[in-house]
Amino acid sequence: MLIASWNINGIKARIDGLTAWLQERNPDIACLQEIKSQDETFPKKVIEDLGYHVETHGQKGFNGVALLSKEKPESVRRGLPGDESDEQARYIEGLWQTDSGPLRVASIYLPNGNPLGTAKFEYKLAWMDRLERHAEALLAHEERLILAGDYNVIPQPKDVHDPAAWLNDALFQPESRGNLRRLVHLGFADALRMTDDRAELYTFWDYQAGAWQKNNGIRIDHLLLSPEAQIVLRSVGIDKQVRSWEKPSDHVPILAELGG
DNA sequence: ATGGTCGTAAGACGA
Repeated sequence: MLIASWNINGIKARIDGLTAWLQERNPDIACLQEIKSQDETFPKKVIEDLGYHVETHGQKGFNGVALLSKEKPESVRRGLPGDESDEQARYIEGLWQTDSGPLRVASIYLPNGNPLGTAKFEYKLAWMDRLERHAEALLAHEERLILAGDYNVIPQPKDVHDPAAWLNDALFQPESRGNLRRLVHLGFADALRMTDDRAELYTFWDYQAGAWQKNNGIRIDHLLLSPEAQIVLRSVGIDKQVRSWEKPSDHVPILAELGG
């Protein structure tokens, strides 16, 4: 069972790269973020033609998340609970019944939060509080659960090429990192760190100032695994080469192979 | 210290 997450930064600009990657990698479930599309205009058919079910939670112009899966989910939740007034499309969660029992996967696009000192940073922290509360409720099911997505948080200094450049950025604030750590400590594991503790394992390189060429990257896309998922984890990888494809997203896919 | 580049969707805004 191969589970992937990829912030594609606009489905319309990335549809060719996405379909090529789906055919190359053949994930069972792919979580997408920043589709930047409404549900009605998302190019479902070309993805369905590759054998995937498509569930979107979109909005006009910005944000938007999706779940692509070989098997149709039994149920789908759109939106993160805890604030009925929040209209930003940043969360979609599916539940699948497999031969090994239930599998729940969420595609998460956590708020960026810049600039500091504004309502955007407060929204980020409040959104993380809501995610923590919802994650706590999900853990009580004691299922294989993966919270996958663009967390817009750099967990540790070794997850950023140039830490000093990010000291005043919302992605590297103590409050952001502390909230992520509190979420993980409910009982999750950062899948990549179960298998590889090296520095310079990045998932994002800015389009500007030759960041990719200089390997000036950050690790902000994460797969958080419940205990039931941790014990069947086989491998984790970052599809770094995708960043050098034509018209790339500024993020690359991360993947986890689960047994059982 | 500043500006640098993208995507969406048709002018800013978000990142």
